[in-house]
Amino acid sequence: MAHSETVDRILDAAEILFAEKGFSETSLRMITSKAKVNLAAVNYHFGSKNALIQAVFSRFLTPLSRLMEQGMKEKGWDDLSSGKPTLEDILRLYTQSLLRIPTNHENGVSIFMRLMGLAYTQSQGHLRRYLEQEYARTFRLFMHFVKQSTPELTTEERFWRIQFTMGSLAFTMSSIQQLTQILEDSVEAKADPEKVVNFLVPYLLAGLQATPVSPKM
Amino acid sequence: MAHSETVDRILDAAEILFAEKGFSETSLRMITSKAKVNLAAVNYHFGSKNALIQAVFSRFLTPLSRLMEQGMKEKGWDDLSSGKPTLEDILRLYTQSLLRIPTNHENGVSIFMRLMGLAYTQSQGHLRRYLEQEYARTFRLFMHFVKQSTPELTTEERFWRIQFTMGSLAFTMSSIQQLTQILEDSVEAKADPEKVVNFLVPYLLAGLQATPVSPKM
DNA sequence: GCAGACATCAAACGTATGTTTTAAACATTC
DNA sequence: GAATGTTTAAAACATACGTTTGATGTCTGC
Repeated sequence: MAHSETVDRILDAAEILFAEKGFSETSLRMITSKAKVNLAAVNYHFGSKNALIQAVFSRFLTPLSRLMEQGMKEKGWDDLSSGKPTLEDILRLYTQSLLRIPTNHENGVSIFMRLMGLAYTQSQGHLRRYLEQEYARTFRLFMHFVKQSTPELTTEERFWRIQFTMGSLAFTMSSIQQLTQILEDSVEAKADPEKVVNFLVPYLLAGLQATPVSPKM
Repeated sequence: MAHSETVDRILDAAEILFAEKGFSETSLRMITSKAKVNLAAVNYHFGSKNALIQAVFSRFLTPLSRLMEQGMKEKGWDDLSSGKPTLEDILRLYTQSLLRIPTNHENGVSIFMRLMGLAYTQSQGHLRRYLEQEYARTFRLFMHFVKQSTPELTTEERFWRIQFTMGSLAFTMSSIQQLTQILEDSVEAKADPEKVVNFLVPYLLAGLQATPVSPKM
């Protein structure tokens, strides 16, 4: 599949529609008509709808994982002599990388976050398998540092706290568009993703660092 | 629609399948064959698939809102003379009510939680509208107490923290089955919903009660 | 200038969906 | 025992879906 105008237009349209409606609720006809390309183009360029879904994820997940691994290296986290990263460092690396993914349209970040949430929530077996296989490396690296910076937690409690954190992230940023709308209606405040992240990080930190329920002995 | 054996069998089957696969991914033929009733029975008793979805939610949401409003009254929260509820009281009331919904089958709680998550996540316009219209009262009552117990937050920061909290809840709930599966594979620990809730509440509390980013003057 | 690879197009394919219809059996109630 | 409501059965409905086909452009390299 070469890099062509059509391919990009399909990906652009698909990523917006998937984020808006979910995967099953978005038909190829919706995508191709929004992208102003022929219906057959999707199967021609990608092979199948499932492959298109995976391609949509690759397009922003590949830069994200590159940004994160690069960040870890630049900060010398793997260097034992330098100081270990704090939880806040780790969270910031993630959110900053997310905000820096190159994007075509205005609401790129919200869309990526929403897609991340959908990947967890919608039971798309093929997607889960694909992502696990493709990005396991970055994910494990990231988790290693999280574990290192929360030695007071049992494996089980850490597992759940990470899930809760993922939930806040995926859910909030995925609905950031609707939410800011609601907020602006009722409060006198403009809300951009960067500002939300500044509210979010301390909130998540406090949860992750709360006194453990099941203390290690 | 009278209370009949068939109606219950349809609801039982639908709630399990919806929780497993989502709404769009579950066909009426799957439901009726699992419930061992005729295909036409759904449209006969409920009118449409959407109405069935709403009925599935009503069956556990009505007891839930009753349990919660009852709990608020029993604890005398509306009584000005008695002490105001703390944030923990409020969260506990919610999770305890959730765990007390009467259920037919073993994994009732997990299923309800997953459905709650789906209600947030899957963009089913009709569902959202139905739930807002039906349960707005309980929701507003609940929010009133949340606001009362977090006077140190600005309206904006409270708004976002509530969203973060909802996110953790919805997300965790919606993927609780897959997550416990993952956990049991990698850690030597059986994970029931009650245990997860006990991890969740302190986590959420810590986040909600974290030092405000934008302090009130 | 033409052969061959690639891209686009309209049209059709087979399948699955939600819903409706017809008919007949069954149950319950007055 | 007629009447009313419930359930089953089988079939058809219209529609939407993902995918495939075959013809028609379009461009490039020789």
